[in-house]
Amino acid sequence: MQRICQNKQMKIDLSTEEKIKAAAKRVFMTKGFDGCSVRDIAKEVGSNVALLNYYFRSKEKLFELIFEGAMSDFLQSIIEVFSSDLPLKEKTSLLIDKEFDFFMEHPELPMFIIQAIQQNKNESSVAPTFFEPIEKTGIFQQLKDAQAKGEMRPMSLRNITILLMSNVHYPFMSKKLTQQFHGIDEATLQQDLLAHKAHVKEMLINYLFPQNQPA
Amino acid sequence: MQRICQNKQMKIDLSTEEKIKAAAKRVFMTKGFDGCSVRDIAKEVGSNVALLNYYFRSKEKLFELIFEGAMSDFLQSIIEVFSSDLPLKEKTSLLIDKEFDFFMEHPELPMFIIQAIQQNKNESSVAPTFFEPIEKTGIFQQLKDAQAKGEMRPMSLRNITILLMSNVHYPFMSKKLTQQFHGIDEATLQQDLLAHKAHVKEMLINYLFPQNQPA
DNA sequence: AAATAATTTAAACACTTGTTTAAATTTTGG
DNA sequence: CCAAAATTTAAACAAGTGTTTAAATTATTT
Repeated sequence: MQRICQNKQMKIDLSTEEKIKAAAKRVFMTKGFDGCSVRDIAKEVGSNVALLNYYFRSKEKLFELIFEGAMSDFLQSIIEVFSSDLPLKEKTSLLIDKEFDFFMEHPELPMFIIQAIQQNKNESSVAPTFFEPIEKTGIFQQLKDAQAKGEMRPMSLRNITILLMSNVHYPFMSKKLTQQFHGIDEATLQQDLLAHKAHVKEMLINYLFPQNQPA
Repeated sequence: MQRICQNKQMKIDLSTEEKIKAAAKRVFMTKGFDGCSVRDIAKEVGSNVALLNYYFRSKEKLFELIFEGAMSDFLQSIIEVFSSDLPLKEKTSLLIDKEFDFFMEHPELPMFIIQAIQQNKNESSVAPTFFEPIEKTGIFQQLKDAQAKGEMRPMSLRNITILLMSNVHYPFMSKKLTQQFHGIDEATLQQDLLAHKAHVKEMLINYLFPQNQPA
């Protein structure tokens, strides 16, 4: 008599459910949805395949849960910066810093997110759940104001986003490629990423907030 | 009596082999190696599954062929620019232009390459076949010279590479994500990419080749 | 035109896939 | 402690996987 564990948890030991989620996250992150089987995940957990379906109904449902968690983590790291009480220039600088630090600890995340969205079977957009919390921080208004005051280069929100994400996300997505191309080890790459962060910060800040040439 | 088509082609009609390669390229590019079956490809070709193995021995071998072709195409677009007789600054500007134009027509390529390298089963490095032809253009020496003369910002080749690839590759890898996030159609995104190209060119050139502040 | 080789096909192979069933085990509540 | 519920398991399911076999078809050569 199997029952799916719904919202109403009647004194269920969550450790198993959480163990599966953790294992699934590890496997999905490294191998992708198509690149792994439910047995791979079960092996990672150290137990039976049927257990995954007992707790999460299907591989797809489990994946969606992991994906939403990942997106939430990512979103949270952004919100923290945007909610701070700083001028836009400092917020931007801080954002780059925090994002880099975050991805240093979760380097598979950018690739995972893009891949998941790429092969998004359903048509449900992630936009509302993602943009609404950011909107609430007032960052978009702050951006408009800064551009109106001439403090920030006039360019669309979309182009700003692409510029920022390119420089912050890509380096982590291309880790293996970079290592292979240049024949370097993980430690060396780590140093390169730190150097890259410094470059990106200077370059982007200078570009987005051009100084009206000092006398 | 099946024979694998080797180098020695005895008046074989190549159209079938090429048709399979073209179909496989389309399918692999959009769905990835794990995301498709050989029957998907066969369906795209419009013929039997066994034909793929007849011509290419295995799904993996076929994929490697497609991958190498893609890398070759990509490499070629770079070599062309580097081989030109221009100052480094102009070469860099031209490179960004050409790369953007190239990816405008092959937007799946950056993602395809990174994914393929990411889940590279074997340990064989792509570095030599990739770097050697670039080395031969003399671009690395030109770079050293420019840095020695103070024309170019002193930073490692690796960091320059990451910076360039981030800004040129990522926008195409994140097409679907950008569309979903901002709720825009293909045409709008295309315009954004053109705008992004202009931004990237100005930003990178200014950063990599800083002007000793004019009087 | 006949024989030989090359190409294409349908069918089967062994194996893996996600999921389900039903039985076994553990935990819980009275 | 014992029945009822929750959890975990082994086994099976049908469908899909990459690959191979052998027969059928087409093209080539003499």
